[in-house]
Amino acid sequence: MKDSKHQDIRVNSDGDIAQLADMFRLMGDPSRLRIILTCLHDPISVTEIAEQLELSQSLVSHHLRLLRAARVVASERRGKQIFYVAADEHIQCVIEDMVAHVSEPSQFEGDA
Amino acid sequence: MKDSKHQDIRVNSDGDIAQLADMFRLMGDPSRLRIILTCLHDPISVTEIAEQLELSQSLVSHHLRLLRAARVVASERRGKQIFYVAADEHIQCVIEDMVAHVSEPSQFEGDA
DNA sequence: CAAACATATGAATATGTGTTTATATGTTGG
DNA sequence: CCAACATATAAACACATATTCATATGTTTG
Repeated sequence: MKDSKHQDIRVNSDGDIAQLADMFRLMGDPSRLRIILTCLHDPISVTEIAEQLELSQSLVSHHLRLLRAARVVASERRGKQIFYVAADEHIQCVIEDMVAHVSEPSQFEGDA
Repeated sequence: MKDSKHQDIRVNSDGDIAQLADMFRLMGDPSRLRIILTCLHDPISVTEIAEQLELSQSLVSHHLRLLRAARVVASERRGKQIFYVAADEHIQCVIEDMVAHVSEPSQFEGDA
């Protein structure tokens, strides 16, 4: 077998599909995506996220709950505040790949 | 500067965020995700996608239109039929990374 | 051209969901 | 324990959108 960068993707069951789709759907909302980007590298408190993004504290909390449930972010308590940070490097990779896709010039205008 | 695998992600404008989120949102629907997976490696006709996934031709066509508009898939005409295939390797990378994330065991149960 | 096949489009509907408002839970310091 | 701060939760609403059904457009062959 060759040492390929791309391993075969096995997504057999409907459960796998649903789980995958859920992840993408979570990242598919602008507010949630901005929240993820805000805590991509360093832990940050709920209030600070809300202030930086100019979103209500309630909304940020709602979204963080969903993101935490899907293990997109992890939470850690520090005194009164709770800090959130992107869970693992896969999230970063996913975003980087997607940025690469979006910022790529459309190679062909002439589509069928 | 160190030769890191992860380049800094610059997503300044709201337009960039919106574009990114749109991509994720598109992949966040189970039907669309299955369609993408079906034409990930090899071009396949609309009818064949519909048959394989047991979706209506109309639904598949609707979804393909969105995917094509976002350059997730590319289309090519061959006689009566139109074949669709995943546009570039970034899409594959994104999915692979996400599979890796989903299939990773939750390292900590003890979240704050 | 007409018939058959392949794909696309439009309208209508049902369901999901992002956001707000108000309130509750939890934590620290005096 | 009480006040103040930080986060979470619940209900309600507005809006987006996935799916279906019907029909149109486009393509090949006789």
